[in-house]
Amino acid sequence: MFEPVDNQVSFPKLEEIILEFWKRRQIYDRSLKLRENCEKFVFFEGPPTANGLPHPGHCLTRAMKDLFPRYRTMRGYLCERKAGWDTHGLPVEVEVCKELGIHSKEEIENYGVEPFIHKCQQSVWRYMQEWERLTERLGFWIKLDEAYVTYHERYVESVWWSLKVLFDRGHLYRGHKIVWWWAQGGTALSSGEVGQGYRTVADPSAYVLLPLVDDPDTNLLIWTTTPWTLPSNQFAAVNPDIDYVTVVDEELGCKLVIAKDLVESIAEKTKRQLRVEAEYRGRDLIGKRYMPPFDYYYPTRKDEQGELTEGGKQHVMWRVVPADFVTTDSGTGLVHQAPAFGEVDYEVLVREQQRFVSGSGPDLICAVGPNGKFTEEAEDLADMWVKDADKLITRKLKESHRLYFLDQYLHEYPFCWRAENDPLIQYPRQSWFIRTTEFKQRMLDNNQQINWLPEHIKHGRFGNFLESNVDWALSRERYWGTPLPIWVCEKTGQMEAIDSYAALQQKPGARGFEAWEQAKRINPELPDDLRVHKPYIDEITYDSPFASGASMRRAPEVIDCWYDSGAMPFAQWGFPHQNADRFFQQFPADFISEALDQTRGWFYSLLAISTLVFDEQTDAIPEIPFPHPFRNCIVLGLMLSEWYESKKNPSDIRLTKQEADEAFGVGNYSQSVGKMSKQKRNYLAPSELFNRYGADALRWYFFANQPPWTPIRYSEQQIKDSIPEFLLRLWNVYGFFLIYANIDEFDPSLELRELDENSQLRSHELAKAESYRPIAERSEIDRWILAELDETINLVTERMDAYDNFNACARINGFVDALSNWYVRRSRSRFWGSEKRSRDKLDAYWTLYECLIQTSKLIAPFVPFVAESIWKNLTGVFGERTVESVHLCDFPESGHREDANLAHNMNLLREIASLGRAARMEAKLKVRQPLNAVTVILGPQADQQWLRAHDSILREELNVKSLNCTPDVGAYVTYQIQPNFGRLGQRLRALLPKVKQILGNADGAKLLDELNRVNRVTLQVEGQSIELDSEDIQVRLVANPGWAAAQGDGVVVVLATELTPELIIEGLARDIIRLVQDRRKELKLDFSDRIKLELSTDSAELKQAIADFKDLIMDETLTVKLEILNQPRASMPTNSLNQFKLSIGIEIDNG
RNA sequence: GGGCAUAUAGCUCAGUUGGUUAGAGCGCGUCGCUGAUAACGACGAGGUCCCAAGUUCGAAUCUUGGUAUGCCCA
Repeated sequence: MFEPVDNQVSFPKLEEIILEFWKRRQIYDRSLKLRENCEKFVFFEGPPTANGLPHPGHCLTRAMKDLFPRYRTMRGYLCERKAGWDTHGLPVEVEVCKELGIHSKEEIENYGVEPFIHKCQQSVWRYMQEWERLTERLGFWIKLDEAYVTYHERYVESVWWSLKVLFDRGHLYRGHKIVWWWAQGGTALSSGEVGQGYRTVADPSAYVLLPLVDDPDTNLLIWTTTPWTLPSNQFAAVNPDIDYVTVVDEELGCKLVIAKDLVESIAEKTKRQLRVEAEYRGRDLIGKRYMPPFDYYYPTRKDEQGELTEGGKQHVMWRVVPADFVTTDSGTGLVHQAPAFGEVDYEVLVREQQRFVSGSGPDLICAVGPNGKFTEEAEDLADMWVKDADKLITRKLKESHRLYFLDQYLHEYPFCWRAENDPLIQYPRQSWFIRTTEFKQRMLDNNQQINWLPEHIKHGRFGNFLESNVDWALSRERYWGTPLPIWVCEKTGQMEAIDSYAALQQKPGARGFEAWEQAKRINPELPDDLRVHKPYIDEITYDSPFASGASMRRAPEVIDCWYDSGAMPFAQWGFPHQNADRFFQQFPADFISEALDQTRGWFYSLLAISTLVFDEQTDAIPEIPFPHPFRNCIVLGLMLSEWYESKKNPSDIRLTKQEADEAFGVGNYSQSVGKMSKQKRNYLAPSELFNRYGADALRWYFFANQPPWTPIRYSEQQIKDSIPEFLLRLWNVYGFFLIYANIDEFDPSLELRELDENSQLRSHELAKAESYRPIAERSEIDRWILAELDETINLVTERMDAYDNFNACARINGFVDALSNWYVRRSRSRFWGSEKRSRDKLDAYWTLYECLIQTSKLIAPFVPFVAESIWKNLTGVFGERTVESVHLCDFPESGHREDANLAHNMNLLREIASLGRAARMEAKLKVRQPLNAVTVILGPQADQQWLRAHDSILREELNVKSLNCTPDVGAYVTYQIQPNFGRLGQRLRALLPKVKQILGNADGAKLLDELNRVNRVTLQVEGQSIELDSEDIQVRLVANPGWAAAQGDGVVVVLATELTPELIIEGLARDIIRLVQDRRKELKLDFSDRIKLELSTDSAELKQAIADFKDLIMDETLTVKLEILNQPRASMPTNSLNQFKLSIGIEIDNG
């Protein structure tokens, strides 16, 4: 006996049971053990940060990360899955600050770095349980208890090692980074924070004259909305490829250099007459020297020259430089450059520096201090807050006749999000960089070898990002992060990198370890991992090897946490300090997957670190060919949410249409789609979703509804829909099998006592059963569904090998549909027969059983719970002889029973059935009414033969007495002849439309006749003869009007609609049967209950139907005794049948 | 402002190297089935394939230029 299942299955409940089973029987561990010595499929987990609640978006990534490892495991690979957690960085600090009610760095320092760090370490795990629960509940198999953690000492030391490698090779340097700076708070803001604080403000809009050194009557005209940056001017930038002009302003008696396209708009704005005097390219201006607007630096430094790398000398500052970003959209076409206060300006400076021999180029000028006030260098402006200085600056410009025009300008400008009245400024901070730009080509080469899905990421978003690579700003002036492992000599400034705590301890004169030791004494609970963190690590100093008597002291910064996660390929093992073998076994990854937002995040940090660190071969590291550290990467789309807003109160929302209808009334709401938002609560929490619909429903929705890189909508309705559309359909087929197998006592285990231990019930094993007949001997439909099964296995395997889950699912869905809506539908009567062990019935059982067994394996990676449940029940009859979990099975292999011909024929049959139903529909003849004949008109001989041989299916499906199959068109059909475009297009080119016309007008039947006789026809087209053979044309059949006919692709189905009295009576008999069955159901009779049936009617027709079809009626309704009453009893309900009345009485009579 | 992507039925989405009747599911409508049964199924309506120009015998598909939306960057 198989365990009977409830048709009203609760998938969430079923999943809980399966989860318990997996845990109890350690299925995941055993699935790994099984592949112990197999080829590896390497997966890297991109570490999430567990300091927030898991989000629906995480379900998608985690589902994808589960799918392919499961699939590969079943395909015979060893796929280890080590979990990981990202634990450092600003988000964690922000969480702790929130909790403490503080935000500035000053406040953190007042609170104390030490307790702050402790809080950070604790806070990381705040939502750990939620994460683990989600991971497990979703069925994501990953080793949570072996997770790598980025703050662990061995992880940190591994990161240190890689930084030391980079440092020792000269790829790590100190420079400036222009950041958005909150001067009052003394801290830099992340781009996310900056984005929150934009406001519209009016700033001065100043047009400023910069006289040329060689020609003081001619001025470069520049435009700025931040006059306070002018004292720090270093260059003027032009676009070498746009046209510039010299214009004369007669009134002022001076000449201006501006972009040609902007002459008019500037003249209009400033209300001046501007006469063009000369025209030239931007590149002609490059190198020209000018006088900056202020004299704070100019008089002393104007003659400074530096040595160019390409030879020769040049003035280092105050000259025209080229820049692509200069446009003629606004301003003057010349851009004032103050590299201290703009990121692009700074890049210009860096580029200029690179043109000079190291040290002799321009340095950074910055007349403003970190407090946002001018320094002493700006003499009369000193101590003035920059924004307050704008007025004074413009006045001074006016006095020196350098101000050409002044206006106001409205634009968006960022303010501090926690101190609304403080405008942010861009400001240079000292920072550590990784010289990634030098590896640009290597990274591009590496990228070239990666298989990106979707493909456009490679050259699009990711490739472009690499192309415009800038050096990686590595350091952060924060607290909770991997400390930068660089110690600096306090005397000479010389530096060295350290790669482990032990290395530090061995340094001569190493000291300062007490800070940690004392903390540990006070609080023994402190995890030892904290000793490599701030503030303890900062206390450690040692004797400088560069100057006697001096100490080495750590650079105070921590590093970007993206570096942490990008280092995971080696740091997860603690390489090279430990586990070198594990690292090499698990490198590079075959598969990673994250969402699109990781292009500049994890995807980049992985690629950059790997490319740089493993660039050089060493004793410890062999040469590693590209791509590394990952070969295949699925980039997931963003997840959006769908919700319904009340029109009255838009903040009142519901998540499904149904709920909105109930809550707001139909039409009183609008549908919205957008980003998920915690505040809005516009999505259903994953846990809730699992409770309502189950993990499999969610998984199938993710995998089957769209390619994973399209933006995915988190729509409760659609997740819900994936149940009836796939899971339930499969479940019904499975349930159908169970019902009849139990009734008929079909038990495959009884015939398969000799099974191998741990059988997976592969096809060849099933074949050993006595009643399992060779496929060739079974009926057409059995052979067909098994062929479909094998074809499906082939295709799903091929698609999954190509990381294409979407089309794999489409094919599985198609198979389940075929199984349910054709195989079971057409085979139902075979299961109903009373002979329990008839050959045909056993064939049907074995076929369906095999399909279900294989399907459970096929769907196991996708919907692991349902798959497991089906597998366990279907194999339960074997006891211990079969593998106890579907996840310990191999992925199914085709039994090589594919049969394209059969598939074609069966499709034809299904199409004809469908056309027949359409024709019936058209003629308003319900299927219950038998008809005399159906005529199928189709061309190919082979098809006709096959159809004649299998007409019973069609006769039954369409309820007709006979089927005629003919190539004759008769009166029903007209031929239409079309050229075979694919074939003739190349040959005929422009003549094709003519040929099409001629063929269309020709007498189709005659043409075909000629073709059949001599196998070619000749057409005269525009004086040319064109010979066509039968391959060159396509024949279409068109049903003539006036018949109950339907046409498909190359086939027409015509129904004989004539109703004889016999047919009508038979139709009535069927109606009676249906009414009796209805009544049986109303009385809640069991399937197998025999009955005594009493019928009563006035109608002569019904009486005749009962008389003529007595046996049929009794048989179909399990009637043992049938009586016709002249008068219905009072207890007998009366039904209308057409215009007649029929009363039915039923009593159970099981003898 | 730049980069990338997307635009196909009321909704969510497929659509393989260009081939002449553009598909699926949901929803809607009509109906069927009643021994898978609070299920199941059939059939139908519904499309300017965002717009325009071009290439071609032929364009949802290729090219160019727009428009709209999303993401990333500035």
